[in-house]
Amino acid sequence: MKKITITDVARNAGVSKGTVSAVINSRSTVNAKTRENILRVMKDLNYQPLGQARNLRRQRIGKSIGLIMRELDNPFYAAVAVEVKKYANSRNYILFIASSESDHQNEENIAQLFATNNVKGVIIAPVINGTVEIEHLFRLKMLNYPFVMLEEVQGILANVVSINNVRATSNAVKYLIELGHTKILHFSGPEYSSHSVERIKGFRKAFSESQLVFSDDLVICCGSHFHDGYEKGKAYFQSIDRTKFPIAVVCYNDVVALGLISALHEMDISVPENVSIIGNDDIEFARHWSPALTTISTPLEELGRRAAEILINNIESEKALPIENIILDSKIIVRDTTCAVQ
Amino acid sequence: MKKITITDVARNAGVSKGTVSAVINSRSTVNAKTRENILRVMKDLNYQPLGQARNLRRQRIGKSIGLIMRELDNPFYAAVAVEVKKYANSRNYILFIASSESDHQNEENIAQLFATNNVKGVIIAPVINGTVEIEHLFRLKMLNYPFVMLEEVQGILANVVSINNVRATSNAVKYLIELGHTKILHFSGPEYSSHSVERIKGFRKAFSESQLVFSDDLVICCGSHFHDGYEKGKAYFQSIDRTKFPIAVVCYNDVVALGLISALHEMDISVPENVSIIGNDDIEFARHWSPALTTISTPLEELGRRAAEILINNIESEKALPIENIILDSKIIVRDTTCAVQ
DNA sequence: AATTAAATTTGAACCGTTTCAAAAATTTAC
DNA sequence: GTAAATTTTTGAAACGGTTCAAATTTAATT
Repeated sequence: MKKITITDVARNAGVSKGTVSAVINSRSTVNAKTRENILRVMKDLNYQPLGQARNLRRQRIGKSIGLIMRELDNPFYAAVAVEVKKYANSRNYILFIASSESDHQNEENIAQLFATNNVKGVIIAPVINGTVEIEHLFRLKMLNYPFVMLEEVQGILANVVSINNVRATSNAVKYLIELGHTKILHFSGPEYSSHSVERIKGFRKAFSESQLVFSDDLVICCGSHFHDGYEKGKAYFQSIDRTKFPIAVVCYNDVVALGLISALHEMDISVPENVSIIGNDDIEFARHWSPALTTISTPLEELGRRAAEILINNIESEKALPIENIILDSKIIVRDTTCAVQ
Repeated sequence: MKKITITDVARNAGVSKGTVSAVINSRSTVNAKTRENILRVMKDLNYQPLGQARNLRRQRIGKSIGLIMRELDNPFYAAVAVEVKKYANSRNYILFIASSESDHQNEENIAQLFATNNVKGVIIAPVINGTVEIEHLFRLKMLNYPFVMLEEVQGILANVVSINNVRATSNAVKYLIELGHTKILHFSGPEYSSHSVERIKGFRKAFSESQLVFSDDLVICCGSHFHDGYEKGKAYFQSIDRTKFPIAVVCYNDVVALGLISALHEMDISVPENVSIIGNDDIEFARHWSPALTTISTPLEELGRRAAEILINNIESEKALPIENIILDSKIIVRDTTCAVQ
């Protein structure tokens, strides 16, 4: 079935395209009877004006930017999104958010859709599982389409605003070592996230820079959700000999840490006396939890704001701007889930 | 400064538009030297192909729908968004999310931007503060643009999928009455949300249908965030005479309820012995909190799924479909923050 | 009824790109 | 050196609307 166009409506209503256009745009110059008739025909044919064509001629186009997240229900990205939106709005841009669900093809499709639909630029939390697919990023570059990435991607030179995960996690481990811990674990995140990969790297780095010995079984592949922390926590601490306490766990993120705390609570393992826990992200619930979570606080506001700022500057600049590569530092927020070994 | 078009590039590179187009579309038929030259000119002029025009001609347009939320950081809507996305993806649509930040003008701009940029339809959590602005919804209707609202709006006949907030809240109060409570409060949400308005209505309804007497000071205007619950909780319970216990509080949502619990915890007021609390939404943290939160569980999955389903059915239908008005029912999930009065 | 003013409607040009048959340029084969 | 085959490039015609000066119709005035 062919798409109904304004020409079809005009023909069916026995008027010219111009008149139909006037009705669509609610212009008052059109006779009431004619308008009614045209509206009826529009309804009959189930006609829908094509936005593309309208805008092409009108050149009156709203300002908007896009944000491609990896997952919708990740509090970390939700917080970044809020900041991006805030900044975008302050410069009169509307923000559209989409999620790639950690899938390359989706990421590409979404970027494509943004680029071809009048969204002026995009902030991407790139998907990085195993084989990195970056052709579409190259294509964006070729089309001169403004974009900023929230993580560095090997092989593509583009604007990046990201977090120094390696240093942050490494510092967390060192902090635990200072507290006297010798048995330190890492509940790691999904392997396709470079955040996760970097945090593991930081974890190992701290070992190699201290007298502790690293071994692979110290990294427990966990995930990013509450139930991941809960279940892996249950599984691990059920199997462990309690004489091994105290143990310290650096978690992939706060949600996992809270899941772990819940599991330990149910097993009557006390936090932090038996098990010290450090989260990551400092989500709002972290400080409200009982016990309040020691965690790594990331300058999310700055992350979102800088990314949006660079993007919009690029969009509005007449000429190409130099490429930026900004890496922000995190800091440890000590609360009640870590304590010194006596 | 006028916008650079493909014609400018062609002229500067001394070739025809067709050739430039071929380069833009990575067609292999163009000579390497010519391509290089054109790419250089494109870069020099900082040329950006206009997506609108490309799509108009190609007619190759991706399938996408939009979701306009009221706030980005509301777990309730986040959950709905996840479901909408899931369903949309299952039918090969990409979902774009935007937030009106509870502002009419934003809502209108966003809807407009969606409609004129190739997004096939939109799900709207309508902003309803005081004077309801619905002209733009009428305009969408006139343009025959498919949309579904997540709350009913007086005065506009359109697809609605929503929650029966009145009944849900009323049932919550009745449940507390059955437990023997006589002092029942409501920490209400933001006044511009019809969810909030409906919940207040349901709260009053329960009183009028029982022997309890309603009075305005039983409704404490609170908000929708953790700190709202925390602060209003502190303020209220600091001023209250402890002989008034037990008191029961029906909260606008779970986050508020958790904030309230935290405040009470700090004041050494025990939950549920002194204060019974009921939340709303059943977010993931509700069941993991300590004590686990009694709450009203809303069929969010169904809400999101049905809304997306109706929208996409409308988009893909050749002819106009009958208008749907679906109201879903919630149920009370009893956990550890409510108990009977002895 | 004729004239003028006001309200409507028309239709060709245009928005920035893609498309593709045909023309032009280049290479290969003889 | 020419003809044939191949590679590149061209340019006019879409795509589905909007625009607006000019033409037409309708209403008001004399």
